Amino acid sequence: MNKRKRDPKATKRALLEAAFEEMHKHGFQGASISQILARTGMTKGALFHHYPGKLALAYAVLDEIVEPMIVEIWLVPLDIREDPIVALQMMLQNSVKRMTNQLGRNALLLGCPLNHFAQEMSPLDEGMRNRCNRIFSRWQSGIAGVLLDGQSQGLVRADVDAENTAMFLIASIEGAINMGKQTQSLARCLEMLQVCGEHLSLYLEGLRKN
Amino acid sequence: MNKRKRDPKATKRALLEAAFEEMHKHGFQGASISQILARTGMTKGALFHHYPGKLALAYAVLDEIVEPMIVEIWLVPLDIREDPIVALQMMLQNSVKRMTNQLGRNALLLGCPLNHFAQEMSPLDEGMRNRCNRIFSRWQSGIAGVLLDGQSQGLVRADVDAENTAMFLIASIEGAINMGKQTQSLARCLEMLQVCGEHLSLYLEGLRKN
DNA sequence: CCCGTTACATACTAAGCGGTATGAACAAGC
DNA sequence: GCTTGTTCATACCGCTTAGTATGTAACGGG
Repeated sequence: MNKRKRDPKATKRALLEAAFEEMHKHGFQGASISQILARTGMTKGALFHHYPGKLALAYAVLDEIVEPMIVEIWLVPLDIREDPIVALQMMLQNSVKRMTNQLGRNALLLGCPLNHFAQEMSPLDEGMRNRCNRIFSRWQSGIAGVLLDGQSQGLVRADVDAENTAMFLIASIEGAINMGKQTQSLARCLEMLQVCGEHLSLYLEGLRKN
Repeated sequence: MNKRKRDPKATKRALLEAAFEEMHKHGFQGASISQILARTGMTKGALFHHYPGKLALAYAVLDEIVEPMIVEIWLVPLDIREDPIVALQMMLQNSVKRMTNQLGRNALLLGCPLNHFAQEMSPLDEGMRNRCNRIFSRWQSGIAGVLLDGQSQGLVRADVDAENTAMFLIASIEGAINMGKQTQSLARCLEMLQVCGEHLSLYLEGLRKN
């Protein structure tokens, strides 16, 4: 009985996901409406009925796909009662698995979609920039919260600036993903992520009190 | 007597620089030939006389502008006889000044052009990817060389893997620049670079032998 | 001074882009 | 069952794009 000839919500979602994949690969400017449509089998009538334009489509991609994805990969794993520093180290360790779970195995080499949007569009469109900024802030708050918890538990050095440290961590994580993407080789990408993860884990160890 | 009506070398260089600026801001795909030409006052005849196409133009931008720029900003400052770790820390400290010198004050918020090219084009064009890869490798070798020197002088811990550490440093540096770019605010960008620089300096300190 | 080459400018083309207008088929409410 | 609004498909539009063909003016060598 699922043979309804129309399912607008599913249609809209399919368009959104196709737009995400296309923009993840080609960037916002490089992504073409026609390709997005070809990917879904839909036509322009459908797309422009659900979304007023390409920019609005990208906004929806950020709001409804990228942000939940960031949360799932980087914030959910912090939700454990555990030594905060160990939690962050485990977050790093499991990040590759979580990324491939979210993106699919072949899309790992396309890098972080949030970073892609941010890098391409921050200087060009305010709406895009604000959205990326909001997601990064949420991410940073999540990590900073863990560090603050650690400080109140006496497990993290008191002189650590939680927000700044969280920002540095995110910057380094994104940098590592970028370096991996740049190789366009799964093996080398995984190796780079591994190496950077170890370095950051060591860095995190240095935040521990005594 | 400099009023020669034609100066092909200067013309070619002007086109190259305009292409760099346009691509730095809009990316390769987003950069338009017409805009590049408008920036120089030249016309298509000139551009397609000197370069066979947009892609070749981008290759030339990478080879003749981006690579020397990376060398100037990140490798030249390593050429001092100094404690290697101090040299790297000074490299970080002076990087903002060197970047603004190379890019101009307003272009700091456009981020690292190498990273921009790499992120946008690595999955899309092999020639671009190879060039970016080569530049990154050169950068990495430069830093690794300093670390190796430090090890042979007994100033850097022997268990430090020079190449991996250099890679991690570059990833984190690029990540920091990306985070700064994302804000599109000079003040916040400078603050982020400062913060990440301090964190990395501290990390570098941890590489010192005893 | 002349001549061949280099270095451009101008005008044009084909293709792809985002977006729109129109209309038809479906779905839901009465 | 009829009607009304929703959900799409099709055809089209104006614009921009990278790239080309052609023509001309400047330059350099003899």
